[in-house]
Amino acid sequence: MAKRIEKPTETELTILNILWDHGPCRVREVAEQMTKERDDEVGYTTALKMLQLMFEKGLVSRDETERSHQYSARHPRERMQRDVLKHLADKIFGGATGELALQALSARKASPTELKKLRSLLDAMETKNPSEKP
Amino acid sequence: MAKRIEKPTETELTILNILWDHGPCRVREVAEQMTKERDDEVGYTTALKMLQLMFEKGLVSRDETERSHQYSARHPRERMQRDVLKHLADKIFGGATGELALQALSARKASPTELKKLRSLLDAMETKNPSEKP
DNA sequence: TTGCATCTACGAAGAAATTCGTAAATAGTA
DNA sequence: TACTATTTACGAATTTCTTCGTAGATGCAA
Repeated sequence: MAKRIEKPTETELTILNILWDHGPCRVREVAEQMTKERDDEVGYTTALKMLQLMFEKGLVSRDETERSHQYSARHPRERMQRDVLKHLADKIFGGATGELALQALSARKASPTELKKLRSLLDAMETKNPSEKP
Repeated sequence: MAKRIEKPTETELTILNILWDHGPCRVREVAEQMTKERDDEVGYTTALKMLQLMFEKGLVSRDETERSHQYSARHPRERMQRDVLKHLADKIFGGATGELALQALSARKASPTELKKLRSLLDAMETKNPSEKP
């Protein structure tokens, strides 16, 4: 069974996003991006410390061949998204991801492309596991 | 515009769930439920303090007509769910709730009933806002 | 080689969230 | 009335998360 991923905190998620968007980053880049995303300066050593902790938690990996290490997200974005969603589903949807999806769509208008993809996914699921006779 | 709801912490969400599931509760009931949900005893005053803080934050309301106050969730479950989902969408889905819904469905199998409801919702959305010509 | 810029490591301060102990109030009951 | 149960209020201890300062290492340029 896949090992459980340490659940990221809010700030950790922010950093993971930066790594997913930009690919492997050095501390400086992460600190700059964090500063850009808030209205507020994030110190170099702050970013460093976060990345070191995340490394120990297994949330990121790092390449130490160069003096300034390069950090990368350890898991692909989609996997983390699903883990977080599962956690949230258990937390306030009684585990029901379908209900969660429903509320997500009600919460904010999705793009036509996304709606189309959703429909395809529903079709695929229904083919595989028909819920009832027509 | 609707006032922004204070974003609940994890423990606060746990408590809100109890209130949504059971309706108005006294401190004792909340403490008991919390204890049941973890493997670990939650002290009476701990539950009390949490509820008092949540009351100040506006997350719960309370009825003080009896000596032992009754606490209720201030907002309906669905509204809170949507708020949390919007926050999560912004945090790790670039704001795309459609993408979020998609991942939710991939994360864990949804029930046939939920799938049906989702399909209806998609139909309704498409009727209202046709994405492209057939 | 010396000096400067930049890096990592690390401890600890600061802030936020959670847990709990104690005091004072109140209701019920012997 | 006096005793006991239970409750609220509240301060403070504890834990977790975030931020930062400082020390020491390393590479580069004059």
